[in-house]
Amino acid sequence: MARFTHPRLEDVPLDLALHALADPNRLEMVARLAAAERLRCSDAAPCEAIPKSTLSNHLKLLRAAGLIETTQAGREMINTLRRSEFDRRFPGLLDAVLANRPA
Amino acid sequence: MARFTHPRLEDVPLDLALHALADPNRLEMVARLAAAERLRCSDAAPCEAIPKSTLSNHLKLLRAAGLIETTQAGREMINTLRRSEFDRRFPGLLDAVLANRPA
DNA sequence: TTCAACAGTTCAATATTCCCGAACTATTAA
DNA sequence: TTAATAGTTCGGGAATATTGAACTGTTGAA
Repeated sequence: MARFTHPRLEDVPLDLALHALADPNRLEMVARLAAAERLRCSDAAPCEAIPKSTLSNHLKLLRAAGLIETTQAGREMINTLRRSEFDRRFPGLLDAVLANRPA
Repeated sequence: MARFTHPRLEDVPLDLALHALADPNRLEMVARLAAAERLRCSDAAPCEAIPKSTLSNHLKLLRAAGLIETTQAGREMINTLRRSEFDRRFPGLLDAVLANRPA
């Protein structure tokens, strides 16, 4: 099964990071990861209704934006927020976005 | 000639605001407006090469995101950043984004 | 007054990106 | 083995973005 590639944060452009956050579903996923530390893909999903392939795509985009790390554990994929690295790369950005997230 | 519609900031969703900022050209335009107060469309352009119709579209999107206000002055359109309103709606967001903008 | 130039918008066609069903891969439990 | 689970990848239709060409309004000059 695919092994994921995680970019170095210094290689992530701001546009890409903002683009990743500029989607309600992905932002909800990031918020869940910010609250939960470790989440399987299906548990990171923003809602029940979202198709698996769409979810997988969102997670891929979040990885490319340096926001999450995914590791395999048995047949599950465990996702975590790369919070400290992301904060070092874009100080204050994630805080500001999460703080302004709709309820 | 068209008269522009400017949304109330409370009607602007976070996604839309982030999407507007998640583009290098638009972000550059916002940065210029943040530095200059009042700018004609062509002076707000991120570079020489960008076509007029594309520029016009970017400005429309920035208007829809509540980031700028456009008023007519003779045959020119004058754009200004709706800084204080935007900051009230999304505290800290624009600062964080601008601060992390590439040089 | 026309008329040409200017500043920008709108339209429509093309190009790009996104979404999601279907097929696939890998791992585990029976 | 086999069936179930957890997710990825592929491909095609839907939605967005880009941009050249035509258009609208405004101004200054003949």
